[in-house]
Amino acid sequence: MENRTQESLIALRRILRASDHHAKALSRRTGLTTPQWIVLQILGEVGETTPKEIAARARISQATVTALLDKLQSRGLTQRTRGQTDRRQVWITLTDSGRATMASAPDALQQMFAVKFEALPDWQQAMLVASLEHVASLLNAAEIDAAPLLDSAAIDH
Amino acid sequence: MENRTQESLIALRRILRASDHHAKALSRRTGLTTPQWIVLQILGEVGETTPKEIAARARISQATVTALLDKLQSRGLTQRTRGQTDRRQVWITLTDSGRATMASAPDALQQMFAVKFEALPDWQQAMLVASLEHVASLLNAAEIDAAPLLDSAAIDH
DNA sequence: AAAATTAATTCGGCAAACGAACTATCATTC
DNA sequence: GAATGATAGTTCGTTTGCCGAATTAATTTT
Repeated sequence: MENRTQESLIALRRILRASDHHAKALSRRTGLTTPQWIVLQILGEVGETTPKEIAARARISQATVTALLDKLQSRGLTQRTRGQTDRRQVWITLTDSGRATMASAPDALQQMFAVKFEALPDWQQAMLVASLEHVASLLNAAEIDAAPLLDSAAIDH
Repeated sequence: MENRTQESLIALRRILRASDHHAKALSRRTGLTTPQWIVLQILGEVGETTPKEIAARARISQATVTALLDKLQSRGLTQRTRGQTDRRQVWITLTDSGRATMASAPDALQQMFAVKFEALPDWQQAMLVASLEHVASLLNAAEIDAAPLLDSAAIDH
């Protein structure tokens, strides 16, 4: 493996570590766990949605989503409503209290990052965005390419 | 928040998601859980070390490290040795079997990423490395800056 | 109307993670 | 050099996350 590949992987790990650390700190501060926080964020982004959709976005099973929603609901942060056209569905919404919780816990790391990012000269911002998107696409492509390998390896066992 | 800041944060999330997804796939494949795998990786990097050091690097509590090491040791992947100069310490090392396990589970995603990365023209590799390191430094700086905010917010509660 | 599908939940079980309490070992200090 | 304090690691009890399998209820297909 070449030198620059190593360097890029190391930088990636630093990025992962920083965001992991931040997620844990945020959890401690809000009294919510990281997965619970992620569910709230999803609700904040998309508004009303279903457990199935949440599971897909958070990449966890539906059973786990049910458990998380039980917790959040018991704290009065979210609520369930039966679907009217399709009564199998359950629509999840943030309560006022849930919105307030999110508002009172602004994402400090993202905000600080935004401040520092926006202080950069225009050309550099553009370059960073392009680079990040490029790396993300490389990783996604790698993930897809690697999937069959992983499957065949699993069969071998 | 500006448009490009949004774009960079979205790209960052895509990167996080890809690596998270990969970590889970790797766990399933090796029969080890992600935290267990992380401990093995740390041991592979630094060689002999103590539970305290592992806890610091993985950013988990010492109690959790003890539990993880119990699991790894019961599978014969790691071993404990009492410290000689300071008998309170316990030195953790990979066994041959542990090293073999790591060797037999190459990091497919990293390798695919490496292949794709190394196929890029020279100038682009250089740009991506610089960008990733820049972003990592922004995030680390943001993390440090955000820390006092988080603390004071915690006190307010 | 029967069969298949779909959405969500319940249940059982394992792993992770933490704080608090505890043991054993240094290190200080009086 | 005995008492006190600090440190490294473990144990214990509890909460949480997570999943697969089975279940219930509603909808769609045949």
